[in-house]
Amino acid sequence: MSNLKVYNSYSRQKEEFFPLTPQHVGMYVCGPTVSGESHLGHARGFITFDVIYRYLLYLGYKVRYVRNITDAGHFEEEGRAAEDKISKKAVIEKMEPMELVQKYTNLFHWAMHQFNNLDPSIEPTATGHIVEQIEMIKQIIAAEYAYVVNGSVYFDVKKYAAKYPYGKLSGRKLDELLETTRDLESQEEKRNRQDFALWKVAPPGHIMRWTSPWGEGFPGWHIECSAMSTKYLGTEFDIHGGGMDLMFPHHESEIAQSTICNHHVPARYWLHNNMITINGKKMGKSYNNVIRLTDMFTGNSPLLTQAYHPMTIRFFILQTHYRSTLDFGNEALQAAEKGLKRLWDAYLELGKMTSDPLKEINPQLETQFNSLCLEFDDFMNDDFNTARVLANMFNLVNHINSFRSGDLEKTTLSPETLSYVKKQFKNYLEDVMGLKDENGQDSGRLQGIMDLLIDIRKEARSKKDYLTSDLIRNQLLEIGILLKDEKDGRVSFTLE
RNA sequence: GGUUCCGUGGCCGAGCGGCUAGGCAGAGCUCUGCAAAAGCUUCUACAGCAGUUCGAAUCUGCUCGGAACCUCCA
Repeated sequence: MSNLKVYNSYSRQKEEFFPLTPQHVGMYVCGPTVSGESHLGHARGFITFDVIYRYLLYLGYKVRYVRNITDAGHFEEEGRAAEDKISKKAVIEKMEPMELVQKYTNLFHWAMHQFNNLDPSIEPTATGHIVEQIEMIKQIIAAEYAYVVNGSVYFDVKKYAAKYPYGKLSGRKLDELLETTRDLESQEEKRNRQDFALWKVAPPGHIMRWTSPWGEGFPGWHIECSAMSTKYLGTEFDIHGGGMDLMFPHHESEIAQSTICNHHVPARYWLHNNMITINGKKMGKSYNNVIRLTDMFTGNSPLLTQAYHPMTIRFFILQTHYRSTLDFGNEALQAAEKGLKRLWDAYLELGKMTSDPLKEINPQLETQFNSLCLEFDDFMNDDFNTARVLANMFNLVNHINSFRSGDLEKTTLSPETLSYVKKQFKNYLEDVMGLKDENGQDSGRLQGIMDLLIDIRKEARSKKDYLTSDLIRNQLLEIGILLKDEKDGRVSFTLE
């Protein structure tokens, strides 16, 4: 079996993955800002890193997965109407800031569970780590890479860049930044326009504020992630994840802060997921094209022609490589919905398959099943290529169905192959990709009722009383239960 | 303007030097009381131009088109 290779944004190439401590992985992923509802784009990142987390677990690593909650409110940095996003909205909604934060945190957790994302090992909040952030800022000041102006603290990027490779992650050069950084308000406080805030003085009336050595204020945009990742994963850890749009300036700044405090680039592997686009444009507030997760699940959006199940969305996302953009469209989502259903039905069928000693084993199929399933490992090891794993699974769907009612009826798989295939499907479909039955577990009661109805209908059919049999089937369809007369005489049903 | 990336069949997307990707949709057939499901067969591709190569969707150059970042952003 091949070894895991990941694309490292920092080196811009695929690298073999070696954790700092054998058998252990430390992973930090930038979490949500809980000043509003998450949208489809956010979901992609969290699902991506959930699969990465799951795969690392599958490989046998003990993983500490840290994903923060940004509840302190980032500020329209660089002086742009210096208002705290969270406290501003709190006034509008007439809520306490922490009440608002709680509401959206709960909603976020709910959505993550809908997607079957595993909970991170630690989910630290920014407000809970003000002390650590202040400590870190002190260190940076002591090292003389930050300066205090009127109660605010700024990181001296120019000085940093003279000694360290600032811009390496995002592929930027300081000179270019100097020329292209926009002219924004209250630049005059800073020595150089590309300096970023570590601490901002709180204007009067600003609700979220904390005392600090520099006066009352609030932390800057990037320091929370540096402080919390250091606290829970150490000065150097394995994986840092987030969306590509966070590379600059967020991750670049994290690197600068940690380099000064801890003398390391904080993470060895930087992984970035690409964006979800809609009509080719990134989904985001500024484009006014977001589809909130709650809307996805209910279909309540002019951009949606129907509601989509969380598993459909998850599957839709996993059909693409995480570093490619994914274009949203109803047609594409509907395709995912149908595809997943077919895949899942075949998976259930696979679970029922047994190796029949009376039937002939087809050596060609044996090879095919084995090699296609073996490739799951290689594909995932190749920078988490879930799209190819799914493609291989679909290649087997036809065969699995053929064993039931097609021209493979008279053949069988060897017990070894069958159990291997079942194991691989279970491992990858459920454990690694985190897909689960949309319908949940059918209750025994439903099964009982269905058995009864199916029996009545069978009786009617045997008497050629198609009026009754069709009535049952049609009425069931009305309430979303689809009956299927299988070739072998069985009758199965699926919930729409 | 700077930096980076992308352009694959009706739609979404893998692939990144030689091999059918895959899903959905379309067409035909099989099965079936009729459906549905399923199976089989089948139709549409690699933006354009020029080069490198025995061989290119995959490498190089140019042209056209699109995007991301440089502002808060998954």
